[in-house]
Amino acid sequence: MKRKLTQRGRERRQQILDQAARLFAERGYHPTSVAEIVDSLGVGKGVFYWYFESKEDLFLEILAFSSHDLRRRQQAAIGDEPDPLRRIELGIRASLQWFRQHRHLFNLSQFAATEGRFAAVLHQNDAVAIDDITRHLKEAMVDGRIADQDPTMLAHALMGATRHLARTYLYAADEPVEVVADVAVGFVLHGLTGGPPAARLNR
Amino acid sequence: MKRKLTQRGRERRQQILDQAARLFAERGYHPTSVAEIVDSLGVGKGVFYWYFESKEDLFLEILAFSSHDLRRRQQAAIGDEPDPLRRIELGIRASLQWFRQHRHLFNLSQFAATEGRFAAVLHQNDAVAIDDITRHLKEAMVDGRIADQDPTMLAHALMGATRHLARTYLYAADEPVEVVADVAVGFVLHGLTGGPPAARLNR
Amino acid sequence: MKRKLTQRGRERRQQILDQAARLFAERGYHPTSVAEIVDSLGVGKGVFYWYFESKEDLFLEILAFSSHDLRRRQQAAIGDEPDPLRRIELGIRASLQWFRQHRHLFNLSQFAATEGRFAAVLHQNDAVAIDDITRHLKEAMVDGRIADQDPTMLAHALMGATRHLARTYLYAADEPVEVVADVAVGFVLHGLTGGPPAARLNR
Amino acid sequence: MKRKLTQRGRERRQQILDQAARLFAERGYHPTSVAEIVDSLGVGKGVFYWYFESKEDLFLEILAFSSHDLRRRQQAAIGDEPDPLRRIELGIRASLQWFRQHRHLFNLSQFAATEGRFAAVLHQNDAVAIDDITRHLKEAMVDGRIADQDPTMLAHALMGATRHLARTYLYAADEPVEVVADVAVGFVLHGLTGGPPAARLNR
DNA sequence: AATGAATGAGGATTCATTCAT
DNA sequence: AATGAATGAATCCTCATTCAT
Repeated sequence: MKRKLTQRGRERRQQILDQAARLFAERGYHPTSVAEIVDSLGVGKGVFYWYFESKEDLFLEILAFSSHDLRRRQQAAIGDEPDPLRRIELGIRASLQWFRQHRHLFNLSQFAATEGRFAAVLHQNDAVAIDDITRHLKEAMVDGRIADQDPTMLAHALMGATRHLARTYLYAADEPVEVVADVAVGFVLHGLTGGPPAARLNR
Repeated sequence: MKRKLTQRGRERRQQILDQAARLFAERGYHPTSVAEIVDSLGVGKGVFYWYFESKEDLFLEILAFSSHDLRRRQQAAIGDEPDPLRRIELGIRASLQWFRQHRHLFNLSQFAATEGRFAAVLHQNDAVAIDDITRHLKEAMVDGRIADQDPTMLAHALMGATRHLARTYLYAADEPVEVVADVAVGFVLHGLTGGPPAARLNR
Repeated sequence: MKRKLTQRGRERRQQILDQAARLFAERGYHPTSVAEIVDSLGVGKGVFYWYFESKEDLFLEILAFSSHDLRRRQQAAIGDEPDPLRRIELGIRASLQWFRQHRHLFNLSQFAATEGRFAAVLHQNDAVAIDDITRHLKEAMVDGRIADQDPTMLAHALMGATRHLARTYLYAADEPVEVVADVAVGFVLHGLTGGPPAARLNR
Repeated sequence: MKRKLTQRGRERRQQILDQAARLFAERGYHPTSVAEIVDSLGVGKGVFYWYFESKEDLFLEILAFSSHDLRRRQQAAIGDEPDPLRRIELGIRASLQWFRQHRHLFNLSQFAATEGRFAAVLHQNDAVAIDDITRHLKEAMVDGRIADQDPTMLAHALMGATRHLARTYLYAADEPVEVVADVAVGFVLHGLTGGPPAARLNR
């Protein structure tokens, strides 16, 4: 494949990508047919196969794009903040903002995890994020800010809490991002029994 | 539907249920055909439809069964423990044990969340679990054991962290349950920065 | 097949016959499954095949029964009436009464005409009726009561008019039998332009 | 559905329509599978569903087409004939000619009457024809040409006689149209006992 | 006589993909 | 680049019939 695309071609391609992401998210990957995608764009079926190898290929690309985009957002938010725990907080807040804006992508990665051929890519993507977090955690451990434990496991716990909150309150419900972010950060840093919540609210 | 089943019938039914759960988990719901299910059991296609209305119906039943079974396990573990935080800990540990034994069911609920017709049931099931946890949290708040916050949000955070750890370490990897449970409980109760990990380890 | 049936056996058999006729009439032959027939009777599937060779066999029997029953009714009504035209009138009136009582059987013969394997039987049955009518007509021609024409064609015309009226007014609508019978007899004897309708009404 | 079809597309569509009508008529609607239709045309299965929503949809379309086509033929034959009885005669003769040419469609409407989902359309179609006839009859009554009676019932009687003759002599047998038409017209206008047949024959 | 269970061919329909234009 | 048309394997499901008990 790998076509050289004109400007117009690139736009069309993106158009398909977006529309497909929306439909996959709404109805699921399998229940969404290529026909529906192209019909909803008012174009012929050939267009799809001009820009993409296959339905699977398209899905993979959506997956790749979203994980890159999320990471870009996180890194922009973190900048060169020196405090590792603060970096984690910034990362969480940035993630939640991104999740809010791309709430429909939730379903996609959720689904991707359930089928072998997609799960692989997904885990690779996640590994990058976990790696980032793990680095911050190690630094914080060295600084004595958090107790010595398996930092990767902590990273997973953190990510699980954040994502589930996002999924529940930004996707299913419609809570303001800040409220969710405060809870997430508070919980991640101090757990259920940790420090005074008041301390957590001064953003 | 609603057939009167003989002993043999009930066994066959369960057999299909189990096999289907396994296959759905392994390959995904859509990629697993009814034909594959019955073939792998060495029975005719009609057998499937003798016991189940449809593929969808079967899946729904698997979903229902697993959420009930998990809850039963949690409640058995909690017993009449008076301390609400301890109840939460016991719940987490019990869940992780159940997850270990039924690791293949992970994918099923993961998938279920991505398609409207299944998501509904799933959320209903989850609501029950969240409710249980929320009750414990409220009690702990009344006791002043944890700071005043939206207990439902906390419940979600807790559940997210636990499930993600389970998914990662009990399903993808093969960590001993106790290790994962210790991290989970520690993280949930104290967050990243909370009390000394030593305190957490005395099960 | 040809089983020797006990009294109870004969009743069961008739029960199936009746129920099947009703269901076939209501929903059509093909859309009615053997399962539906036995389920609606609350018996197992084996019962059906105990009494009938096959679904097709059952249908054929219903067909045969109804044509015999109708003929019996016609002959009873005609008795030994000497006037051939009067015999025709009596036959029409008797038929309409029978049709009213067995309106559901309309669909069955209607359907039977459309599939080769059933059409044969149907035509044989019809041939008997046409034969009866033809005999009356010939006699009337000999008497000079009706003009010389192909009596069999007339018989078909007569039968067509009568059946269609029956179908329309006794099955779809719910007209009193006598009203329909008067119109039918009048039309058959005199056509559109024939003698004064008053003359037709003295039953 | 509602596709924009190219010339080629329209031809293919008609081809399927024709072939299906033939097969349905020959073997019956249910016993004819979509596979048989497409195989007999030497095309893939998908073609069918490119042009028709479903087998049912196709059948409905055949039904609609034939009733329209028959009516067109009747109206063309009647033209602006002022005499209402003559109009009826012309209508009968035109119908019989159409029936001869489309004898295979007999079975289709016959069958359609026996299943709820099709019966509705059929009755609607018939209602139009009955309406036409009823109008002529009313006019003839006003003119005193036929006795006062329910004109709609007469219309049904007339239609029943004509159709049954057609079915019997143009489909099952192979009588010349004119012969059947003469009998039909004679019977309809004068019944069994009506005016001299000689009068009827001078077309 | 009767039941629940099982069979498996067959049927309608879908859909990713390819092709001719 | 793009379209309508076509393919045909695959899918879910139905159902007449048979079987073991």
